Parts: sequence; C-alpha cells; structure tokens
Amino acid sequence: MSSIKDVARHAGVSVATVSRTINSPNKVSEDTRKSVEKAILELNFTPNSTARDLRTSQTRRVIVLVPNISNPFFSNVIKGIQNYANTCGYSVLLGETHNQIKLERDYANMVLRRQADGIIQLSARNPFSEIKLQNEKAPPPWVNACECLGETSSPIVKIDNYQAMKDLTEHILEKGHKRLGVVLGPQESPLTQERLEGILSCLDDSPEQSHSLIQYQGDFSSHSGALISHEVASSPKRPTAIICMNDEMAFGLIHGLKQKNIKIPHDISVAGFDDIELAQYCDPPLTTIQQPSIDLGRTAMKILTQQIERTDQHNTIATFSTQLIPRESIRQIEN
Amino acid sequence: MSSIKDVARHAGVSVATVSRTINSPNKVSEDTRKSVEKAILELNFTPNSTARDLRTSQTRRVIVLVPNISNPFFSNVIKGIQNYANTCGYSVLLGETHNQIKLERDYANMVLRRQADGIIQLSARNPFSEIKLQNEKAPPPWVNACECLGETSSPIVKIDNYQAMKDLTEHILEKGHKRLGVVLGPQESPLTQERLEGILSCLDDSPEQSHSLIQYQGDFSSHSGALISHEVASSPKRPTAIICMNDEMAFGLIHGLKQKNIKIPHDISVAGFDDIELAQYCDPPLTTIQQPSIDLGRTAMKILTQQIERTDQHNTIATFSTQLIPRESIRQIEN
DNA sequence: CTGAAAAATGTAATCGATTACATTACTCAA
DNA sequence: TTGAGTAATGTAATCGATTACATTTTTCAG
Repeated sequence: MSSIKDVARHAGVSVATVSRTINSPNKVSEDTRKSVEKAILELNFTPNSTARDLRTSQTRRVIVLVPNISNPFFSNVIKGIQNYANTCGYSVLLGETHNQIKLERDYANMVLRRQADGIIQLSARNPFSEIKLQNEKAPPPWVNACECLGETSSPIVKIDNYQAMKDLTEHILEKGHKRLGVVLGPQESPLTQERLEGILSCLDDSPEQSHSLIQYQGDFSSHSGALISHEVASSPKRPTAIICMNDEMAFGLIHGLKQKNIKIPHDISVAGFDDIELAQYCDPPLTTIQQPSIDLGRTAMKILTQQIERTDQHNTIATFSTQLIPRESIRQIEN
Repeated sequence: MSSIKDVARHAGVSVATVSRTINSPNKVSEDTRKSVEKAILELNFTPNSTARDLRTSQTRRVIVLVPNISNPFFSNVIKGIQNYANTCGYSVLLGETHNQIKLERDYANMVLRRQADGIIQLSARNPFSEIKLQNEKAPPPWVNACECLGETSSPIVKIDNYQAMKDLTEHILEKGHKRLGVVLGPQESPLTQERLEGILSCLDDSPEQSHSLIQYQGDFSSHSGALISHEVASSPKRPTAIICMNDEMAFGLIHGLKQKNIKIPHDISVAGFDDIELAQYCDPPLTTIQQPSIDLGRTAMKILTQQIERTDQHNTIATFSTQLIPRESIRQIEN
C-alpha cells in the first residue's frame, strides 16, 4: 500500500500539496494538480481513511437502530440507507434493538464516545433522552425515520400515516363495508395512533352515523395476527372488513380465520399495510398500502450526513406519500 | 472526551502503562493496574478505536456480500453476522450485489486497499478471483457462507443441502407421491446442483423405477414461481408434488396454480425450502426445510474474525444440519 | 522595473493510540 | 551485601493523513 508520502515523493511535491489536490483542488495550480493526479494513478493510491478519520475526528460510521432486521419492511429501509451510505463512504452499523431501551442507550453511547458519527432511529424514541449530555454543546446527530416522535428534536423522515389510512378506509367504505375492525400496532406507538386517527376520520365524516370500528390489539408480528383471529371469530357482531396495521399481521389473521372456516374475503375482508413482496401472493392477494421504503431509508441517510457534516442545520421534516394497492382481499358488499 | 494521556496523568503513570493495563494486564503490577482502572472509570475513558486501528493497521470493518438484503433468509443470516460482530467490536458493511460481479470486485478491492479487514461472501464466487493480487503474500481473509464454492480456497459455512433435500424428498415419497417436480434455483448455482442431487438420490434408490422428476427453471424470486405455474399447468403429465428450492418461489407457484383453479395440496402438493417466517401462514401452511440461518451467520463471522486475527489458519468447513418441517402443503396420496 | 498582494507550496505539529527499546525497581541465590 | 536476572515502567517513534503557519513564487498596478 502506498501512502501520501510515496505520492509526494513520486510527484516531487510535499505531502501537504498532495493532500490539497485531493481535498481542495482549487488551492493547487493546474500543473501540480495534474502531476499529482498522475502519481496517484500510477501508484494506485487510496487515502487511508483511518488516518484521515483520526485527524478529522470522524468515524464515517453510522448506527441504525432497528427493532427487527428480518421484518421485510425494515430490510427495505435498510437497503435504502446502505445504498446512500455506500455512495459517500459511510459504513452502517446495524443495531437490532427488539425495542429494548437498554440496547438503544448502549448504541447511543457509542456516538458519544465517538465510535460512530450519528444514529438513524427507526422507532419512536430519542436514543439520547436518558443520557446526561455533559457540557456538550451540540446534541449528537440523529434522525428519526419511519416511526417518529411528535416533537421535533431531530429531523424526521416519515410517511403520511393519517392520509394513507384515510385512503385505505375510504376505499373500503366505497366497497360498501359498514362494520370495520382494526388490528392495531403496539399501543404506545405514535404510528398506531396516527393510523388509527386516519381511519376514524373517515368514520366521523360519514353522513349516517352507522359505521362502527372494533379494535384489536396486535404487535406487528404475524403471530399476533394469528392470535387475534380467535377474538375476531368470537366477536358478537363480526366486522365485515379488518384493517391490519401491517402485512404480517394480515397474513397471520387471514390464516387464523381460514382455519375457523371463515372465508376471506367473502365472510371477512382484510387489508394490510406496507406492501411487502409476498403481499401479492397472499390468498387472497392483499389489498394494502405501499410505502416508499427504500426512499425513506435513502432520505434518512442523506439527512443524517447533512447533520453530521453540518451542511444543513435546521430540522427537516420529510413526509412521503403512499399508494393504495387494491387487490382482492377487500370485496364489494352488495347493497 | 478523555484520552489515554488524561488517564495516564490522572493515575500518575505513563501512557504505555495505561495501554498495557488495557491490552495485556499481566504485564502490569497489581497495584498500578488497580489505580489505572480506577482512573479509567473516573474519567469514563474509552480508547479511541480510530487511533488504535491506525496504529495496528486494522479497520475492524468487514464486508458482507449479499445478493439481496430483503430476502428474509439472508436477513436472518445477516442478523447472525451482526450479532457476533457486535460482541467483538466489528462493524459490518452490507454490500448488496444483485450477483453483479463488478460490484463484488469493487468491494473486494476495498479490503485490498485496507478499507475493510475481510469479506463474508453469501454467493458462490471468490470475490478476489479476478483481481491480480500483487506480490501480496497471504490472500485476504474471507469466508464463503450459505451458497458455497466446491473448492476450498477459503473457510466454508454451509448446510448439508444434499441431506436436507433427501429428507424432504423421502417425506414426499412416503406420502405416496410418484411424479415429482422441482423448481430449481439459478442453473449455475452449486446450491441448485447439490439440492437437485439430493432429490435424485432418493429417486434412484427407489425399488421400482417408477418415479419421475420434471424440472422447472426458477431464479429464487417469488415472481419466477408465479411464472412457472403456467408451465406446470400445461405439463402433459402434471407432477403430483413440486419441490421449490426456496419458500418465495413456493409462494409464487401456489398463488399461480390456485388462479388456474388447481387445488393445493389436493391436485398438486408443494414444498419450499428455508422456512421463512411467513411459511407457516401460507395457504396451505408450507412444508419446508428449516435452516439455522442465524447460526450460519454467527459462525461465518466468528470464522472470519479468526482468519483476520490469524487465530486459526486452516480452512474450516462448518456444515450445519437442517430440519424438516412437515405442514399441510404436502398431502397423503391414496394410491 | 518595483514591490505589495495574492497564490502556491512547504514545514512541522497534531490526532490518540501501540510498542520497541531503554531504564529503573525488585527478587533472591551465593 | 552483592549483582545477575526478571519484572515493571517510562521514553519516544510510529501509523498516515490534515492543516496552521511560514515561506516562496507569481501576478500586476503604478
């Protein structure tokens, strides 16, 4: 491996000049720039990033706090993050938290100890909130994506959950459904709240007050969806359509209901949220909301780099819109 | 942030002694060790890893080459890798390659340029093969996991594909099926070959030569499974059971067949491979092979660190066994 | 042609650890 | 008590970049 010294010697200049041609070419004359570039090429030189990082006290490392890597929605978000990170020389440290606060805090401490430059948090919690920030002036760079806090102590990247659910609910009402059900995500999640409000807004608006909504408590796992099927089956007045707050729960729910000989969508229609790859191959194909998951990740990473490099100071809020994907799991109700 | 100098001053010793208490405590007397440890605690000191890396010319970064992050099987493997990496201070750089050789080569070059310490390759290709290793003595550390090359130029972590398919095929034959089909992975993949051989071995063994096997060419995507349903439906003599080389293709195939009014498993039984989370919620629940995906990842990372730290020089081959998960997608044939 | 200002380049300190080598302290047999 | 051998500690070079400051070169108005 050749170092900046080798290049300097080879080009007959000082190391400072080499460094400058790399980092601020405008501070160097045309001629020397060319000869240095030639030397770099000939020696196949790449700056040692560790040395640069030491000097500039960066790490070029960011941490992504994700509840569960295997969740297909999150893997797409991660894909977007990786994607952008790779283009600008950052490496990504995946921190799987299973929503455990202790783990989140441990990761947060890594950026305080300068083991990483910043954090992308995919849950609704400020990872630094419980840590006493000594006489540090600036709060560490982090962005909150996907599942976001209300307060804007950090930049936020999210979808319009309210509108998304409104679209979906309207679609279902248009199909003639009157008794709706919803399988919620975890109670404390703002996501759950926003999405629920989206549904409720449509019901309130309805001219006749004839619409009802039964709520079932899920936790975003397919298993919870399967469990809820019992509850649904034994409801005194079953809903004719159930909205699940993600696709996995819809899979579990559909499976559970079918086992009880309830026909989907004939007896009960079901919708999901996320549009994971397999949603189209569900039986029946799942009506759902498509999120721009890769874009969410890419944008989160982009904003984080801006935070880190102090390019942009103010707290952005990026809101993406979603798309309703109507498939066969919601049926038309006659009359 | 406090540095090793601060600790040295605070404990009244030299930086060398501090470094030694951290890295080789046995070279330091009981007393000084204690006082240094006290100082470390009081100053809340963590060694700056960038500085250490520069000095020791490590990066503590490894690259994972993965065809597709969103594939649930791979995300579990990655989970295992991350898991082990976190315990020993490595950060993981995900390189999504979509099987493009150029991308793989770019990543491989990163380790030659000392931007990373090693590679875990989840496809059957030596990432360094096309790169002229200058007068480098030792080949760079890498391990081949999941989908592995035959030759052992590197350590290998895999499952026993042959045996796994043998288990699955035997199960299907025991259920009375005689005409089998298989949806293959990409032709060039050793995985496809090994698994195919596992199936064939059972058919050869059968006392009567009455078993047949129709092969369909897939590519591991659920989409390809859906496409193949046309082919299957128009086969002159349809197989009564079809083995898909992963669960996604099984999802696509089942969906496609159902659309053609073919009943699963009544008309055609279908099996998958991997046992992804949603396999149990498929309709019908998917008979499949469970891979120890997280363990595969953890082990791959463990072996890689050994390669990097030269703890272990010889080329390990770790082979994991799998488990047949019988569900309802394979039915009993009354003969 | 002169010299002040601007541009280009060079020198050397620095980031924070590790570690070879030098020095000092300790142990214990004779 | 002595001194050889060992254990403990310290000094300072080093990894490979960046960059403040110093120095040299160039530019150009007068």
